[in-house]
Amino acid sequence: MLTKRQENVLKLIVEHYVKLAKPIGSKLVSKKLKCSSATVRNDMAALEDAHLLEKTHTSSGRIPSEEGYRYYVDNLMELKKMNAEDMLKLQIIFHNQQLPLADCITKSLQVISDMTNYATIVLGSSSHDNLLKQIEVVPIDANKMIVIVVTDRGHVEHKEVKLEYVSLEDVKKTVNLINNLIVGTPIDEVSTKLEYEIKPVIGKYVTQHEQLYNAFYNVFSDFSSHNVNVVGKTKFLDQPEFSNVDKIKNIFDKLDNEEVLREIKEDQDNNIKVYIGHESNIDDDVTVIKTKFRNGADEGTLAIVGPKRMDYERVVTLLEFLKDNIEDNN
Amino acid sequence: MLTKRQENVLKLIVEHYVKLAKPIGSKLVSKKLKCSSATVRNDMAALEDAHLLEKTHTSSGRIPSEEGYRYYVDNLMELKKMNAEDMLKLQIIFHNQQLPLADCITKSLQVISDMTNYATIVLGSSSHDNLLKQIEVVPIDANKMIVIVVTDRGHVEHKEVKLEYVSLEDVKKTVNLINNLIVGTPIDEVSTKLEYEIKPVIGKYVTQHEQLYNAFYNVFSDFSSHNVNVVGKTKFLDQPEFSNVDKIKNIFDKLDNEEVLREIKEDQDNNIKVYIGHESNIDDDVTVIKTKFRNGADEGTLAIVGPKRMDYERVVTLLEFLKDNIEDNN
DNA sequence: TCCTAGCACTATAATTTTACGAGTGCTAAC
DNA sequence: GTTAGCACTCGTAAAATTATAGTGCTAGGA
Repeated sequence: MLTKRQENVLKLIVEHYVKLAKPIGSKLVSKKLKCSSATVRNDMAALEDAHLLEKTHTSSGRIPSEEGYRYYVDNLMELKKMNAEDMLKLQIIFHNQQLPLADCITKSLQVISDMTNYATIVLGSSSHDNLLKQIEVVPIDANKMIVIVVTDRGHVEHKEVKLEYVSLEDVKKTVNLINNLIVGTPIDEVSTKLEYEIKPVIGKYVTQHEQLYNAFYNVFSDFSSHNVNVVGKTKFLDQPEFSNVDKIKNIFDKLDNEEVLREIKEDQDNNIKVYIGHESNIDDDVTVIKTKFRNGADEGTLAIVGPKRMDYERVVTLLEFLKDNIEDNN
Repeated sequence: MLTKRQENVLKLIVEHYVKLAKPIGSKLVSKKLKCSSATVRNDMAALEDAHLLEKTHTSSGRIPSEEGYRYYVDNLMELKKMNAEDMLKLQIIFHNQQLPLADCITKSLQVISDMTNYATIVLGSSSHDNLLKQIEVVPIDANKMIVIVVTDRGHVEHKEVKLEYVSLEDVKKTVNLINNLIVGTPIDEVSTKLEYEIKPVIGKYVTQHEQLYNAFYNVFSDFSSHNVNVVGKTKFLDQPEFSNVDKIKNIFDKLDNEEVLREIKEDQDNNIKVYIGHESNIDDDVTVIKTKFRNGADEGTLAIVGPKRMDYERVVTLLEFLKDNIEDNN
């Protein structure tokens, strides 16, 4: 169990280290506390025994350990205050009633990335459980057409398709067939439904049925379930802990990797959650702070990704504020 | 005027430097040439006087100067041979008759980026001169709809629009109005045409005309003319000349910057063109190799971006091959 | 006239040496 | 429980040392 003063020492070290990015000595801390550096040193030693602080070498100042950050986030961080400037910048975006929610979110995360110098991520709800709302076909020329697929939640995807010797009429018939028989099916199941419900009957109505069937089958089997938007990856280049090119490369690779992001998305906790260091599955020096949001049918995950040495208070507050704005957006 | 042997010395230095990334000494060159290192040193001195070679310091080996690379590219490079493996990988993509051209291009550039470890760029033809082919509207719920715009060349864009108290019928009327009056107009001019041809008459047919007019006006005025795809930016992190984080940051910023890419796109030369070092407008250590392509209505620009110390022969050959494949694609 | 062997010379890179200082742990006194 | 004092540690930065890869130049040979 930590004493009140020990907690204060830890808090001060975390907060200073976040700003200065170099080990914090007892003298600096003692200036903020009304006690001598020797006293602080004793507390530091105790905190080190508790694995909350670390030394970079025998006679250096202290830096927070992963557990130290965890303790800070879980017990010490204060979330009451919200930077007025930060708040204003976000409110302007949500005040614009014209803007669809998706655009508000994108813009907000762009703004947050610029304000904080951390990267941000929106993970849209995977379209797996979206239902097919409508398909449209726009013929471009004799053997090229665009197939557009819209889901019930407004997810749109389009694909160019090559056809040969297929009449416009046949295309229209096929589209009608699909719009009549398959609309309302979960996107995931459309391919199989095409196979069992369209394939057997399409021959009756359509001459070049095989080609058309294949074309649509491909459109749906390629339907992308990923809906990921990472903003401000280059912000990592500003942080001293990532001056090493190999580290940067690893982080960029991870952020491009659907697998890693899926893990973040699949966490079912709806509240703000903080993954510190190795918990991030990205890099031991990286922290991910994420939350889910839901507004009617729209749902998804927001995340802010930066160095472990992150301004936790500010980021959590920002994310909380953003989540609330999204969920209250009419 | 260079002697034959001097040209060979320059050629060897460029080619070795491309591989080894460190200054090349006379001894290494003399091994490939049947003459002594002293002779090579004399030639090197002459090449340095001609500003084709540089030293990193008084007693170092030589590296090619920007003019040296230029001389190499313009006079020394041999393009006959094409790596069989490279060729195969690309041919597989174009052999797939099913695949639309745009997908072939994207995949090829992905493959080329992985093969060469350089970044690649496709700059689609700007949609400025595309003609409006069709618009479609899919209502999602009472006050949300998706507007889909398709151009004559198959460019598709969609946007979510918020509406309040607008009847489905009014929406349909507006869509018909646009599809009847404006289809065939260059995308650039749609906004003004909306203003002069739709705005005056829409009131006659549609109740909530103001809201609908504004919605469509916004869709078209936001129509993105940019169609840029940069692949493999992180490849820069593998090159020793870019181990400096600031340099990387600058390059990434430039590659995200439409301005810089527009310059590449706006060069009117249809053939392969090489921008070496400062000519690239990206970084003095970067080279851009670009070409335009055209296949029927589809046109655009391909570029490979890497270090100045680039395998010019291979990249130019690859790009030439790719361009031919695209242009011959039925 | 062109080529080459030989040698003195030079800048860098790698290694060692030195000096300094920020910060610690411990002890003893308050 | 707190603090002043002091010896000690380690890392960083600067200075000195060494090794080496490569040059330019000269003089002799084809």
